[in-house]
Amino acid sequence: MKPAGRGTWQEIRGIMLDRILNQQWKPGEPIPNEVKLAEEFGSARATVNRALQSLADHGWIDRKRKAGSRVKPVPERKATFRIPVIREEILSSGDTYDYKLLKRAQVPAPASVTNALNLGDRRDVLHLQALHFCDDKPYVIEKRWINLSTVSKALAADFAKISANEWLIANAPYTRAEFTFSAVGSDATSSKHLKIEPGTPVFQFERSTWDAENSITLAVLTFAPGYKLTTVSDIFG
Amino acid sequence: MKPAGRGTWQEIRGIMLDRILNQQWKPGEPIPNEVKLAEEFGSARATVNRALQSLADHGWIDRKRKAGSRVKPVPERKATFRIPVIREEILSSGDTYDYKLLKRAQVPAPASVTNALNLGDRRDVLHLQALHFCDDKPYVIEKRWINLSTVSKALAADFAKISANEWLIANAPYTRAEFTFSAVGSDATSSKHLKIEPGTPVFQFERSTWDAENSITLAVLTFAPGYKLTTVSDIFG
DNA sequence: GAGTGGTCTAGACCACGGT
DNA sequence: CCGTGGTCTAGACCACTCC
Repeated sequence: MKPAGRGTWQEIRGIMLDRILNQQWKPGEPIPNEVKLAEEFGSARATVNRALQSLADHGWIDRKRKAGSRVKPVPERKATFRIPVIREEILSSGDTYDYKLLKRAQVPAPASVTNALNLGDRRDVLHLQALHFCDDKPYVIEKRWINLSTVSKALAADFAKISANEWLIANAPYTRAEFTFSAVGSDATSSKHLKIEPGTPVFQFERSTWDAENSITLAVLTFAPGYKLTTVSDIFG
Repeated sequence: MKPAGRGTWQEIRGIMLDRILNQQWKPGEPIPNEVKLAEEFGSARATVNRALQSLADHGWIDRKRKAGSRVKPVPERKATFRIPVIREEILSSGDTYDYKLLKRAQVPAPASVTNALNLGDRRDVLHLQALHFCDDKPYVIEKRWINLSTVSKALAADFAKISANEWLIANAPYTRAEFTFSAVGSDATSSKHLKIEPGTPVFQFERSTWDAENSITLAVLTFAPGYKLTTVSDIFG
C-alpha cells in the first residue's frame, strides 16, 4: 500500500490552476494556507510551496505573509521574447547572413543619447552604423552608441569583422537592459540602406544596456518592412 | 560557533553569477556538480539546486542530467512584457478612459481569421470593432473576432458596456496565446477613427488566444502614432 | 503577538541520458 | 551501467506583516 502522497509539484500546481480557472477558487478570494493544502494533497509543505510559488511567478495569485494567498482579480498575463542575436536568428532559419560596417566615429554624444545613457558631461561616445543582410537583402540597420567611459576597450575592437552586439556580449556583459518597441516612418539613412521610400512604416527596436549604474550602449535597430516579432506563451510561459 | 552554511540560495546564485560574468567559469565550460558546490558553500544540495535552477531559468546555464551544468556560450537574454488591460493601463497613469463600441456583427470569418484561429469550416464568428480613448483622444482601435463555437455565450454579452477583452477574461480564460508586434501603415478604418492620414506608421499588436486546442479570439490592436512599448529587464527579470 | 509564507537541512529515491 | 540533476519528505527556524 502506497502512502497518499503521490503528487509532483507540477501536478499539484495543475490541480490548483484548475480550481482557479473554473472559479472553484474565486478571483480576489483567499485560498487555504500551505499546511492545509499539504494535508489535502498528502504531500510535504515544501512541495505545495513550490507549486504556489510557480502560480505566483506566473501571475495567477498574490502571496503575502500572514495575509495568505489570494487569486488575482485579473490574471496578470505576460509575454516573453527571446532577444535574438541577429546573426544567429538568420542562420538558424537557414538563410545566409552578411554584415557590413557603414560608419565608425568617435563623436560627442547627441542629446538623445546623452539622455538615454545618462552620460552627464562625459560626452565621448563611439558611434557605429551597420547593416545586416538576410539572403543578401538588407534586413536591419543598426545605429549604435557605445559609452567609452565604461567600455574604453571598444576603441580597439575591429567592428568591421565582428558586430558590436557580439563584441559587447563577450566583453561587456550587462546586468540591466531597457527595451522599447515602436513603429516609425523610415528616416533618410534607413531608407537609403534598406532601399525603401522615406516614411515607409518600419519596426524599431531600441535597447540600452547597463552594468549596475554604468551605461554601456544604446542600440537602435530599424527593420526592413514586414518584420514581425512573435511569441507563443503557454500558460506557464 | 556557527556552522559554515550561511548562504541563502540567492546569495549563492549571486556568487555563481559573478563567476560567470568575470569568466572564472567560462562560456561553454562545465561547472562543478551540485554535491561539490554544496560542499564548497557549506549548504544543502537543495539550496544549491535552487540557485542553479534560477540561473538556468534566466538563460545563464544549461543543465542536463548526467552531462552536468555548463555556462551558455551566449547568454540568452529575454524581455518580458506585461500584457496590459487597456482600461487599467490608462487609468493607472492618471488619465481618463473611455470606450466606444463601433460595430458588432455575426459574420462568416474572413480567410485570415479562419486561418489564425484554425476555424476549419465552422465559420461563424462575432466581429467587433471598438475604440478606446485616453483623455478623450483616440488611443487604440480594436478589431476582434470571437470564435462562437468555443464561446457561444458571447452573443449574449453587451459589448457596448464592457470591452470584449474584459468580458473574455472573466468568461473565457485562455491557456495559450500568440502575440505578434509589427509596424504597419494605418488602413482606412483606423485612419478615420484615429484621425490620422492613411499610411501613417502605427504600432500593431495582434493576439490570438486558445483554451487547449480551441481557439477563442483574435484581436488586432492598432495604436495611435507615438505609442511605444517599453520594458526594463533586470539581470533576473 | 501570532499566523503565514520563505527558506534551509539531511536524507532519500527517481528519471534521464551519456558511455 | 551509473553519474547527474529533479524532486519529495519531515522537520526546523526565520521574517514579514496584519491585528
